[in-house]
Amino acid sequence: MRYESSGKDIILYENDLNLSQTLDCGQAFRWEPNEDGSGYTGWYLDRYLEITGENGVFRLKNTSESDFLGVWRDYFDLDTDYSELKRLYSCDPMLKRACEFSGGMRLLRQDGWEALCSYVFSSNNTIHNIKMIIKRLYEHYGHFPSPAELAGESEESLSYLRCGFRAKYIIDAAKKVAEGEVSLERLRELPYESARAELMRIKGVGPKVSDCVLLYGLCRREAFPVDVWIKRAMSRFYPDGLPECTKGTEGIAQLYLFNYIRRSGE
DNA sequence: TTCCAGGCGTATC
DNA sequence: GATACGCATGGA
Repeated sequence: MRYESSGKDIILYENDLNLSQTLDCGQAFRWEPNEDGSGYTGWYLDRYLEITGENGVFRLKNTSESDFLGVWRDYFDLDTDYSELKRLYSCDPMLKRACEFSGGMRLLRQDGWEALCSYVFSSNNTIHNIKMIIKRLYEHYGHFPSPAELAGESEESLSYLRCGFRAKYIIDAAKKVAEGEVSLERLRELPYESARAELMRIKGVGPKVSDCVLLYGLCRREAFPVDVWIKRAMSRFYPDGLPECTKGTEGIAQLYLFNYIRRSGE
């Protein structure tokens, strides 16, 4: 990882990063493209960021070195060598094509609670609508609400979210996390199957949502969310399962595959 | 108007 | 354990 300070900004040099591929691929829901197309603005927890750039050079505006090293370095997973991962994946022809198609994707290290909320809202929903619900949620509070704040809500008091049948699910999630019945931090350490079972005790959290929370919110790269797109791709390209070169990072392979089959038209 | 969206809970077999 | 169906809301 190479960077330098430039006035109030941080300049980041990173060849394996494309902003739209990473921030606008359906793994995060709080980023919007700038009007001039130069980059994105968005939030991680209570941190606001404007980031611009392309072709290996990026500018994080109004960012101190300590925020960069303490927050964004981790969020953008800058200590992982994606070139090495893509080299590994290139042993498989389909994955090789997917990596060449969107080689600037990275797995964001998001917050567990925010990921849980986001993916509870994702069930039978569109990415656009998920973003609108999340936006109404944090604008209502002025920040992203904690589990305790949401645990005090009712289906009626959440009607402004217009999230439909998912309101009762989000309240159940908030209660179980706030009361410690589900400890998100503990899920980072538990065996994968146990962590998954723990999450599925929450109403509205099934196999797909729990895998998304584990992967996008809790850095469990072995989690492999299977949605309708991935299901089609698996039966078509991998009837006998994923190739050996993805072992331990199945979730990152899923990012490349998901984007490729959605966007490439293959 | 009708159909579907990064699923899940429930009923039924 | 498999399969069918309903579900709130918004956009195409």
